[in-house]
Parts: sequence; structure tokens; C-alpha cells
Amino acid sequence: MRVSIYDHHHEDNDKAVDANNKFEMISGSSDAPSGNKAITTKSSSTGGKNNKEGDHNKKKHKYAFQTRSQVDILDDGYRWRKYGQKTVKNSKFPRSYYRCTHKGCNVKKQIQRLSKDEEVVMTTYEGIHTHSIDKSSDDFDNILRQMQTYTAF
DNA sequence: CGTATTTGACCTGCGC
DNA sequence: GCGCAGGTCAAATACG
Repeated sequence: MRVSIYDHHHEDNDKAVDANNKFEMISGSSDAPSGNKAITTKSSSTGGKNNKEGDHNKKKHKYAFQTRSQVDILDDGYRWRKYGQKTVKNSKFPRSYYRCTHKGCNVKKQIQRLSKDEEVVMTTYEGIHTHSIDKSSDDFDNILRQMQTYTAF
């Protein structure tokens, strides 16, 4: 469903994002890495090889943005695979959980529409992409790419 | 047929 | 210890 904001027939602005969008950085302090599988009978074998990078003590890359858009799907040029959708108690709109479909790219994205302003969607990124963007010639992508450099410190 | 999306089940942490 | 809230996975389905 690779539909992008520009792909969608918006009615207001040419670009879904206007100068009114603001982004704020959220430093992830507490984290709940429930790497444990949900259903039992899974981690029976001695699969201790799954011990990849365990810098649990390092700062978590978490960036949140608030974008004024009519659509929830903010395509930043990467490929996202939705893996969950839950309703939050503070919002009357469900929250969508996305994950980068790239190999080794465990970047997570979280999209939630604010109940206060249904036209504002909060996008929360977690992690850093280990691959380059394939897309181009995208106004939105441009903005998002700059944003990445901003937070890539 | 392969990949992405949907939806329900299930797990973890926190509060009481 | 149980319930609530939030988060994730996995099987089935839809779509190209």
C-alpha cells in the first residue's frame, strides 16, 4: 500500500506538511525491550546466538515529530511494515506501529493521531536506518532526510 | 506465489 | 495478586 501523502488527493495544501509542523526530540530514558516472545514453546533450543548488540545502557534513539497532515501514512522514503495497531486511552484514535522491512534495520515507527487535533499526527521514530533511502524527488522526503541529519548526532 | 496488512492473542510493567 | 495500559507476535487474509 505504498501510498504517500502526495499520492493521496489532498484538498488543502499541496504538501501535506506545511510550515506549521513542529518536531520535538524525545530522549528515550526508560525502555521496555520485551524481546521475549509472546507464545511459549519458542526459545527452547539453545539459540544463544541471537545475542546481537546489547547496548542496553546506551541512549535510545527516539525522535518524535508532530506533523499537520490529513493522512496518517507519512512516507519518509523507507519501507514500513505495520506490525500492530492499538487504541490508546488518551486518544480516540488508534496508534499504529510500523517497522522497517529492511534486513538488519530494526527501526521502529509509531504513528498516532492526536485526539485534540485530529489533523495532527505524531510520528515517533526509534532507531537508525542502516541503509540509504531509495526514494528521491520528494518534497516530503527531503524534509524528512534533513530531519534525520538533525537527529543523527 | 510472495509480500504486506489485518486482527486477535499474549506478555510485561505499573498501580492499587 | 489482579487489572489496566501499552507493546509485540503470529496466523490468516488481501493484494500485486
